[in-house]
Amino acid sequence: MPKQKVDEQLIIIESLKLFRKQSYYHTSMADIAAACGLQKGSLYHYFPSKEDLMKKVIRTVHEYFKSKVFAFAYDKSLTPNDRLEKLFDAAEEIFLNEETGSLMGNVGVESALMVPEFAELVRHFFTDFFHAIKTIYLDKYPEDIADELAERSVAEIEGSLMFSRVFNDHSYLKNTIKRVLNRLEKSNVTKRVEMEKIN
Amino acid sequence: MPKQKVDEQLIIIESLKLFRKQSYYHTSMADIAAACGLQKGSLYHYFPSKEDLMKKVIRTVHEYFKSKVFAFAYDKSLTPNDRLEKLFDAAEEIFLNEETGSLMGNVGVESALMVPEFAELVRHFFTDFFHAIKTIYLDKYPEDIADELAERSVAEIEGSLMFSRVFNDHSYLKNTIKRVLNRLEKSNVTKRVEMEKIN
Amino acid sequence: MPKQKVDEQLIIIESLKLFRKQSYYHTSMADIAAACGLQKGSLYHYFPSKEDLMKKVIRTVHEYFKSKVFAFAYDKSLTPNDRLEKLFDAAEEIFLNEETGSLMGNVGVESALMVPEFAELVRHFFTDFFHAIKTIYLDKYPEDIADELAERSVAEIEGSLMFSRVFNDHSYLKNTIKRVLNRLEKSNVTKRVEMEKIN
Amino acid sequence: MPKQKVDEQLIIIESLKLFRKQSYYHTSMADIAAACGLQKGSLYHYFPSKEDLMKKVIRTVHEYFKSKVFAFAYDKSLTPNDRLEKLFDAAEEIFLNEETGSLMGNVGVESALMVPEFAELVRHFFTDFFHAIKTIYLDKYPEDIADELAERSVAEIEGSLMFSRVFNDHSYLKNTIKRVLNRLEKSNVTKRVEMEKIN
DNA sequence: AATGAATGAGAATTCATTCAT
DNA sequence: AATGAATGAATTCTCATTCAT
Repeated sequence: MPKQKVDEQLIIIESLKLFRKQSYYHTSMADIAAACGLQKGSLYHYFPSKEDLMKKVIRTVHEYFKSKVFAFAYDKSLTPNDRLEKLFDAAEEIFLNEETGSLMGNVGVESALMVPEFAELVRHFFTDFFHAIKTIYLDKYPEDIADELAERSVAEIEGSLMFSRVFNDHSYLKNTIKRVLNRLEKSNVTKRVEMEKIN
Repeated sequence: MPKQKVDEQLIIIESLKLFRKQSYYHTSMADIAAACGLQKGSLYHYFPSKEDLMKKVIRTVHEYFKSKVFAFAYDKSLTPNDRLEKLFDAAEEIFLNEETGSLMGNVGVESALMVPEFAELVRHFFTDFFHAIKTIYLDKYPEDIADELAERSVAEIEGSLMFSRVFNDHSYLKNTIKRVLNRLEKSNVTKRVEMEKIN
Repeated sequence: MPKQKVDEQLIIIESLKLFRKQSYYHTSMADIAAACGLQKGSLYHYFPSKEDLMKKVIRTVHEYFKSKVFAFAYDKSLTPNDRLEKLFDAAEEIFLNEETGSLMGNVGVESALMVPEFAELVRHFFTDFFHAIKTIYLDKYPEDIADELAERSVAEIEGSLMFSRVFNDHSYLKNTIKRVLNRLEKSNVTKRVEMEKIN
Repeated sequence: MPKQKVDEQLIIIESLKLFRKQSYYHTSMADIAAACGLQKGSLYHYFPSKEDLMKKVIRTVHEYFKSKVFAFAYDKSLTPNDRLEKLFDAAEEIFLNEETGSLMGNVGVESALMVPEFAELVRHFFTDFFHAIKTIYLDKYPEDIADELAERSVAEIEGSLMFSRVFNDHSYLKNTIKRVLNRLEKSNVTKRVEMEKIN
């Protein structure tokens, strides 16, 4: 059985799916191996440990968000509205997709509790998420408001994502994203920034 | 070790602390027993299994929130503003308290992934949380808006609570609570419900 | 199956036998458990790890030698000759006994290579061994000669013990012990310490 | 890494170094391969198994001692004293050399415990060692005394070699070798063989 | 010759749970 | 009520070995 059965990327993808569905600690290396059509020992060819595998998974998700989601925030060829819309459309698709799904919100936090190295990576992800959203808001709002709005948007999204999982109902996340988008659009019309300030 | 007499309640409290700090799956029955000054076998005199213990812990937290937090929402002797303020003050204190802390947001979700019975209990909790907040908003808003505002507030709070844990910084949750409270107060002044509608 | 099947001492004895026969690294916890009539998980009731078990085994052997072998060196009621003779008789019996046998010479050194904590314990043992022999020689020789004779005797004994194992022939050790004893006795007769000096 | 071309000899040398430093069982085929700049699969082009490799290592060391150490014992152009001195000088250099060092004393015994074929090879080595030393003593002593002196010298050397490793102090071996050499020299002067007899 | 993917057996260790005392 | 010995299944990880390329 020498023929290459898998590659690193496949293992990462399969791990991601399992971690999302079952949580990090309920996914054994044997589960992952089985999902890849391997014996458990074979995983250690690709990753020196389960922790190391998880770190690569987190980093992969992070990179994926950077290029497929956060990137829209920095695309100056788009209007701020379009940037936010495209960003959230992309995020929604990933979050609600069985395959890719949200790792950071649930599994990330769960495991970050116990493994400081995971926590660090999860923090990086959220910091980048904040930054992307804030960059869009900065087109219309001063620094402090952009900051607050970004923090708030990301918090709302992560909270509603959790509800979508717990209640097994996508509409929590979908409604939240709609709401956040409206918030930006409306500000175009009213021009009444002050009113928005603390809202 | 102050010789506290062991009873079901003590075990539940100690379990809660440990589950919060270490997550459900990283807390062994031996850990819990040690925290209670018992040997692990003795726990089985009080609870038939770890899952059963966890269920009792979740229910206890739920009951606690009902009587100490959600109750304010139904106290007609208070103004809506006061109701929300007292409710969130109480929630904040619990959430940011090392001892009691947030169980549902992290541990609940982690374990709910694998144990359907846990998920059911966590859903009950959030349903009650929603309901309490919505009840307050109903004093000022029509059904659909109250509903949305409640959903949004709880999502924001849970999201920011997650950030507070991941970044180890209480200010995420504190700021969010301040913001949610302001939102209600401001609506008193402006009376411009429409503006708030989708915001 | 609640009844006590074993105790710490039994596990230590069985481990010692197996370590001696198979070496530390070829003796699995499952082997030890089986020798004790236990499941392997049960060993962890008594010892937190295999390394810890090994340390207790080394210490037990050391204590045993202290009380059953080295003690003769300090028994002032005996003549030096008798002290050495009784000491070596006791040592020989232990070394050549299947059950107790020599741990330090072979297993100790093997494992000491990899585990510094084992090396430390093995050094303590040999230091005590030296000291006991030297104490006897001090009755007849000045410090420096006693020192050298002790070092040499212990080295000779350990070396011949290795041969006895490798060649599966007790006579190597037995002859060495006889020779070392003769050395002391002869010195009684000749009184020619100088001659012995470098011999 | 200086691109040394890999051949059987290189693998044997690198294995020897690792077996000495880490013991046979703590040296993996991957370790050896890495030391040779190979992948572990490649080792199997040179040696059918790890055991087979070890056997070749033991034989190589044995051959090396035969030609570089034991050979002096049979060099009739030298005086007995010179023969012994040169022999021990060569042995000391090898024993205390990080690269080559003692294999038989520790690793040999460790593995001989489990693999009878190793034990056989180690016995051959020691038999040759005995024989070389005895041959020198035969120049001055009758058969029985030469035999005993040889056995004793080798035992002393192996024992002190063990101490040198355990205590990480070369002087144990060095002093022993000095002592053994003195023993022969002195006998030249005194001519009092009887005195030496049992000493 | 060399690779490196894959295997499969086995290692140490953890842990919820049971139960005789 | 409490203990603590015992279990047995599961988990992560190691490693000598094989073999198609």
